[in-house]
Amino acid sequence: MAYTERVWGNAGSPARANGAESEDGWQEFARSPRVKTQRYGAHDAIFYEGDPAERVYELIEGAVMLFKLLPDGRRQVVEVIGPDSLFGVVAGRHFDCNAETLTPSVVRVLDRRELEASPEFQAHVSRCLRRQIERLHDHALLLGRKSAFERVASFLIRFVPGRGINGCAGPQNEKDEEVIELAMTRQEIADYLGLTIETVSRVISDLKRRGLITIEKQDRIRITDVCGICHQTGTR
Amino acid sequence: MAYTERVWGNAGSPARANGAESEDGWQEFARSPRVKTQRYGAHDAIFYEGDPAERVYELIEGAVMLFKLLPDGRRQVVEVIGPDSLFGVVAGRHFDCNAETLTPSVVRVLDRRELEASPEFQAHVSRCLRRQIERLHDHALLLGRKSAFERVASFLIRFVPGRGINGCAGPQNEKDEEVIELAMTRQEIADYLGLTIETVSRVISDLKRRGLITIEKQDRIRITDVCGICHQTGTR
DNA sequence: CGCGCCCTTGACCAGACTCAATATTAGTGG
DNA sequence: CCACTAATATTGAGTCTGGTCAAGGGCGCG
Repeated sequence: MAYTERVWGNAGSPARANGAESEDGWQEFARSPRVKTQRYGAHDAIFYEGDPAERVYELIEGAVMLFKLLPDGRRQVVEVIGPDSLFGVVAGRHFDCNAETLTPSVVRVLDRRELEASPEFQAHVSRCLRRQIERLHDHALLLGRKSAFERVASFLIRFVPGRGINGCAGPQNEKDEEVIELAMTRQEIADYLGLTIETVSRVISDLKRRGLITIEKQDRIRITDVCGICHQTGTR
Repeated sequence: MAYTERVWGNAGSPARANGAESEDGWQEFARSPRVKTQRYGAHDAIFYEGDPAERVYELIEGAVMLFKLLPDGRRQVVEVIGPDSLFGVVAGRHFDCNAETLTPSVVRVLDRRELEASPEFQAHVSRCLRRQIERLHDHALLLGRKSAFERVASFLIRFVPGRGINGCAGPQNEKDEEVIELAMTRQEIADYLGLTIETVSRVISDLKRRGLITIEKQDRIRITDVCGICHQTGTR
């Protein structure tokens, strides 16, 4: 299970280096006896769209995807959640999407009412939601305006910590390489990027042909030229 | 300016009928002397991507769009904001997108630090953000999986209060009609729906040809068959 | 009345989808 | 360890939706 450790670790986010907003209260709350920890296998459903939203979830370890379905079966993965993120926090009384694990995961399950009644923890929730919104904005840009190549390149670069983001440091070593674990099938990637499985496959093959990546396993990819991939994202 | 009144009023959201979470504290805060009200004309910039995010904005009246740009000029409108919504609430130190008015607007400008230091108002922020996330999820589904027709139909139905949503009441009168004010140019609609201006125009013309809508003015549309449009959204 | 901006329409093109065949991988049991 | 199977991924050929480029129309405003 160790292979999921760094995956979806929200490489690009400013994360919790924000000293101004203390996390102490949250940590204390999270350890209270009312909070239980749940383990899931890979590809387990956590909740469904329309279920009463009485709980709030925090991912401790692993990866979870949120997706929506159209009546004819089309699926859109709206978010992929990494560790230390909340999910299932909705405005209304029912979940607006489905949640399913990608990898075996550890999830903290919190009572929604209890959480909402605790003003001191709203800060934590708020910070999580704001990060989430920024990621959703990026994703809207990807879905609305990027080509298939740009979508896949943007997807790959997400897995490389500190690269492909605003203050990208550039290559750190001689070799600008990185091995990444997608932890998603081609179908899941396609549904996340708003493409078909065939298009995803073709783009990946093409990147391979052009020497930018090599496939070590179906979902383990060695990016042999991180900068090269980055220049395919459309963002720079 | 009255014509913007109901537009983008977030017809489909559960809104603030939630008695459990009091709005009193928020209202009080909003009236404090530190909070100023700003007026903008149509198509005025409010802030730019990358600007230091020292303020938080609440739209009182009008309509605002948030958009991102790619270096080559491609634009994606990531959100359209209606009255009683917050915007410019980010996790990091800089805005992640641009904000521009669509119509003449009244905006409440709040100091970010002050807001974050007030636990009693985090509840308000949190509620706004959660609604925002649900709308972004819907939009990801639209951008990732819907056809041009479905996108435009989904866009149009947003303007009809109580219709096209989960608990849709169906037609209330004999005539299933509604006149809506888009308050957006074709280009803005295209950038919102991830299409080109020409495609938007063609779809609208086609809906007109099929007798589902009539154009009263470029951005005033009479939907002559709301149910008919609704069945084009892909959602049912 | 005329100018400029936005919108519409048409013809053509291309990127991504569909359908179908084949290849590869992961998993199972001998 | 290998053979077999089922699931997943790749590749190819052909189609189609939506994009591009270009021309024309309509509306608002000076």
